[in-house]
Amino acid sequence: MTEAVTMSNLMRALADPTRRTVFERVFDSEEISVADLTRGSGVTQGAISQHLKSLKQAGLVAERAEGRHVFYHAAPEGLEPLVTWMDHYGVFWRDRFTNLRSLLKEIDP
Amino acid sequence: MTEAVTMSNLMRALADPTRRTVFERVFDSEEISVADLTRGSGVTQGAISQHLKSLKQAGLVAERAEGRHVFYHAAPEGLEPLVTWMDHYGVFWRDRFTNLRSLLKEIDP
DNA sequence: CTAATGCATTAGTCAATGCTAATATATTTG
DNA sequence: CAAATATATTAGCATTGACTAATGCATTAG
Repeated sequence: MTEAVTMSNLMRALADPTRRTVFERVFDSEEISVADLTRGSGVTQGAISQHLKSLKQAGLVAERAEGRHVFYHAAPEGLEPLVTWMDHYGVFWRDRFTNLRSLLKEIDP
Repeated sequence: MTEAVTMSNLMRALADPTRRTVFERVFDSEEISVADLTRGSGVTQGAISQHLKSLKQAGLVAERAEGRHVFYHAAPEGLEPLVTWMDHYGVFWRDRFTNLRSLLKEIDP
């Protein structure tokens, strides 16, 4: 059941477009403050804080407080439950075998 | 924007536990009728039909009508947009390199 | 033909969700 | 210290979402 709960948290967190955009912006930055995330988001700072709370609970972001700032960074490991879930449906390797070869060479030439 | 809409459809479809269970049951069966899906689902037949509609719009299932029955089957290709989205976050290959080698041997021994 | 079956759709209800505006809590600055 | 800044939290509102019960529409069975 824990797995299902986790998946629901994750999927619900990612289902909202605004929140997904927040996650993408956090990921694309090394670190980013709430104010910076608010800028150009189209919603208020309060809303951004709420989205960050959801993302944090889903394990997708983490924070680092510094003075009156709070810097967020991505935690893409939080996507693992989703990967595991999808793995069951064999969608990972389908149509990806060509990439596999070049990737392997890259790792172990 | 189409991409975002697709992603939202997909994520929203998979966010609900009941609907996710429906998808899993459809996937695990070659084909399955609405009545069979309703059985043991804990919700009414109407609810199941609604979930199937969502899943269909998300591209995760397809149907085949036969007489008064409608048989559903999974369309796991519908998960591709999710795979593509996650690919951007590098979660696929992380911790999967060991599997990679054996998989490659399997493909091209 | 009539009754029964399988499924989809609709209206209505209740809970959950995303948002704003306002406020509370720190922290920094002058 | 007082004003300003950065973030979190709260209450309230409008919207969405999942569900049931009821109904409609085909199709098959008796």
